[in-house]
Amino acid sequence: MFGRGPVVVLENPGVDMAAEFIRGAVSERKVVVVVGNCWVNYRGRASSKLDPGERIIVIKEDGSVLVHRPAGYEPVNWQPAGCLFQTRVVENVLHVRAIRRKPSESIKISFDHVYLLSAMSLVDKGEFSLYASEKDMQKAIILEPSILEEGLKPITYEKKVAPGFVDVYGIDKNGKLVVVEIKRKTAGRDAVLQLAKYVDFVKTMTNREVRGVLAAPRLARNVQRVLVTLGLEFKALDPKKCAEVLHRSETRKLAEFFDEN
Amino acid sequence: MFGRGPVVVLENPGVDMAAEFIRGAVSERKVVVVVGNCWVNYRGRASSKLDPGERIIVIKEDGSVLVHRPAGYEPVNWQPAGCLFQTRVVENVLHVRAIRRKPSESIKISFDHVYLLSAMSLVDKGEFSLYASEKDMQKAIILEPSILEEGLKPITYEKKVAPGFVDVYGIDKNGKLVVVEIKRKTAGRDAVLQLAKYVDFVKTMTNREVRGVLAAPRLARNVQRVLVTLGLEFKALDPKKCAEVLHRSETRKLAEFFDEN
DNA sequence: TGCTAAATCTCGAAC
DNA sequence: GTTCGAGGTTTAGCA
Repeated sequence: MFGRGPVVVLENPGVDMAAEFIRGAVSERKVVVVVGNCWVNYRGRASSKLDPGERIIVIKEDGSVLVHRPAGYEPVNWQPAGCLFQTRVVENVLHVRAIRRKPSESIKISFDHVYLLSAMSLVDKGEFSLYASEKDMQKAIILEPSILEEGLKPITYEKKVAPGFVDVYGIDKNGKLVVVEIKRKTAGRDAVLQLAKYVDFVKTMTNREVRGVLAAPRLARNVQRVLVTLGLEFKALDPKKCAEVLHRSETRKLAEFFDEN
Repeated sequence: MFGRGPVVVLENPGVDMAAEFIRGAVSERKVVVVVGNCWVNYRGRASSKLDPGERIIVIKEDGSVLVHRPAGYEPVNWQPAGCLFQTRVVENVLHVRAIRRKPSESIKISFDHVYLLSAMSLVDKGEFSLYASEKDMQKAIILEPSILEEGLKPITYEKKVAPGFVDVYGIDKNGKLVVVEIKRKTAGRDAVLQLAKYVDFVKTMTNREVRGVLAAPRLARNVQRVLVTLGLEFKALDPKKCAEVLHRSETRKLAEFFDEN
């Protein structure tokens, strides 16, 4: 047993030591990894039985459980977050039971041998962004303004205005000024009000007519009224489509690079 | 580093040693578990970016990859089976890339620190049965024959006949003998032929008319013709329903137990 | 809270 | 091969 860093490891612990170790680690909300020979019974929304074999079991700090066979992307058995745990040894077999209410279901994992046992306190604050970030969506509009509106010509982006920064600032096919506010997720009332502020500011600065365009994958239902009342527009902008635009742009650049070299 | 049993473990290896270790383990089709601080980029059917944090990564022997955060049942990033791997170190950062064709997609996992690295050769031949085993389905029919057919009365089960064992053997509401063959999954031509053999055998032994019933969740399409030609019947039997029957029976027994005690 | 629709869904069977 | 349907689907967005 050794433990520099956030990870503690035991190799081939007896079932009694393993039980004590797991009890402690689970109660301290650590992530636990167990490798061993085990069988699994599940009962709840359905029922399942898994005959003995060597597998990897992960118990996470939120009380979720995964049983992974040596092959296959999906866990063979699992339990979602919020489980209660019972760990005990009966006749030299280690039983770990994970129980959840609503829906009522439980899995029991039984080990007759544990090869590897590990507990760890992992820190993970990293943001996960799918498809494209707001910045990526901005880039996509600048690269291909037509995804938002035919004839739009961006002038600047991240333009500083008194209340903050305008995401994209351009001119439409009729020569009218356009202020674009981008949201990666569903745009709510706050996004509309923010856009309104920017539009008002640009109007008073330029003394010209200004269109305000809210670009987001969706608009929250009750917000449409506010949007229309304020004379603003909504344009659906799919982050996935933006990602495709960026991808095309990158591959084009890459192709040009190879053409030139 | 130590390695009794099927598991080899390294703690806090440098990125260079980790790279070499992973390359070797992946080429030997071992299961690899990596715990470390990493960031992940995915590009394919969609795109995603995961900022740095401490996570558990599993590479399985079939070339599937899982990236698990310390909480949450689902992997934050993954790659299905059949990936090709590239492992290399650039400026003290370990990059593991998993690429798959059709659909073309790849994830790149980059570590600046590895806390735990483990490779293992796991043997897992254990059968996984969802809902109910064939035995359970048999038990359910015996407990509640009506799930198969109204008025059916089981006589024996696992009855030995010359070619093997009849799953369930009974009498229907008209007094006719019934031979039941059970399949947990979709019944194919083999199941039909097996049933036909049993029926023929029982016919010649008893010199009475015998109905042959194939009980399975589904019947393979092209097999229906064979079934009808041989004068046999198909009855849909859902393993889930069987599990419910058994569950009811068990809870009833449990209730009786508590009533009596 | 319950419903509906989408998912890097995955996985298997049918065509 | 591709398409279709189910899953202990899960998950997110709304009424």
